[in-house]
Amino acid sequence: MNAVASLFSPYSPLVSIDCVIFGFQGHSLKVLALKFNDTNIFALPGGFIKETEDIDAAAHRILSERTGVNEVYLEQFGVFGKVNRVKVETRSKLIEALDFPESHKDFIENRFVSIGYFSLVDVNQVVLNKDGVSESLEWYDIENLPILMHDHKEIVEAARKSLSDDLYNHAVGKNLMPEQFTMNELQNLHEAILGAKLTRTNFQRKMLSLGFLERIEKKFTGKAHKAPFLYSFR
Amino acid sequence: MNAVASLFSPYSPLVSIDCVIFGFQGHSLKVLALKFNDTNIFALPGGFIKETEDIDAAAHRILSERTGVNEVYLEQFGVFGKVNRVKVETRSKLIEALDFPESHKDFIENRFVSIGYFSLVDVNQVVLNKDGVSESLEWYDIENLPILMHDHKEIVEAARKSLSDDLYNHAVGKNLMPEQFTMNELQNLHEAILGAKLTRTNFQRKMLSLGFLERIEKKFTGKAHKAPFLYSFR
DNA sequence: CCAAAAGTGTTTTAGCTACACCCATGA
DNA sequence: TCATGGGTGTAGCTAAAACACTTTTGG
Repeated sequence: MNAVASLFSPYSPLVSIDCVIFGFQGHSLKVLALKFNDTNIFALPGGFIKETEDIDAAAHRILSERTGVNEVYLEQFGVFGKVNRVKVETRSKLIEALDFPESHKDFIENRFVSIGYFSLVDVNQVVLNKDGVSESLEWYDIENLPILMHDHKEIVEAARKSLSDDLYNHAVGKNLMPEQFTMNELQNLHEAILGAKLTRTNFQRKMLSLGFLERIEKKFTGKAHKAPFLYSFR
Repeated sequence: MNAVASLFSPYSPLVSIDCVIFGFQGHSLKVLALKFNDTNIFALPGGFIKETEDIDAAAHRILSERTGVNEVYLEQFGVFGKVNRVKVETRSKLIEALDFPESHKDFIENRFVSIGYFSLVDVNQVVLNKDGVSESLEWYDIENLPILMHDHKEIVEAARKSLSDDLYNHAVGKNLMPEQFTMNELQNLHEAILGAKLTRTNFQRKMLSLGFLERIEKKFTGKAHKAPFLYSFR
């Protein structure tokens, strides 16, 4: 065995991509999850990389196929590569339920390393589009997700940590809020991401001081209190 | 073509690992780079993942093989997966110069996605150990690296950004400094990482206020000035 | 007029910056 | 005693937190 051969045996795990797609509704941070046909198996939307595709492009494609949105915020936040991250029983069930063609079984039975991307989308802009293998694709409250296969729960947690670790660097609101919104709604979003309460008055000042909000007009809610301003991002 | 087959063609890039190994000497942040046998090609120490190895374990092994150190700080900071990140001419030169066995050519000619890890080591603890394919393995000043192959320069920059983005979260000093050191030396390290000057007096207060430094004794330098304290990490 | 939520002002605290000052050391 | 670098004190600024106060709205 020469010097090169001693360095490695020709082996490599294969690569997949999993997307944690964040949305926001009411008071809750939402995550998109799908359920595979004829199973009770829930998973993050994911996919594979094409031969002529950068990994970022692959993530954008996967996201776009599922949500119809393009040009959204997408960030790679980690790689998940434990040997046993894929539960073989789950994989077997899937292969059976989804009627995998023989030609693809070899592929899917490999060890996979998965690249995690998270994305921020406006739920109102999204047209959910489940593919042929999933019987549902839905928004779930991040505090109340179904049991996800493999290490997908861990992937969601890592995505959330990455997002909240620098909330103010990501243009979180710009990507998750509708065109116009009240300060209260924006605060609800931040609280949902952080999983903690913020003080109203200081939050307001903080946001305004950052200078990327524009005050639009008053929003009369029909409620017995002062009408809040509507804001949009500059 | 059934629903499954329409989702993907059985293709995946392969996976490699590249390590940005940081050290510190004098006033400079150092990075380990190797030069391949009979070439002028410089690269980051890297390697591949074994079948029964978690990716973190693979990174630890690669690091340990090159530096002899175990149990060091190691952090995954990103994945590099552009289609054209590997320069084919460079790869051809390497295959030729290193006398690749036929059996391994197929493997190495694949597209690779590389997982970036950075590591912080005490240069005094390191015993450099070049492998059979590299004729040198040396510390280089990060401001004065040789030209690195492929996208390795970009990988180094990403590692440095990741490190400096939260300097205070990583126990940077603990991993890069020797057992005992002066405040001035610690400041030099921080300045080298940030690439910027810090004010002496405020740096001192900041470090002491963090509470993880312990004052050991005076260090008499033989110079015509007050002897500085020696510190160590608790 | 009242309750509820929105918006603003004020006080205090903490951390950082800048800079003055003193101290220890060897030549 | 001087130059040099080390160590500490302090005033000023800014950002954040806590909380009081005013405003607007519909009932």
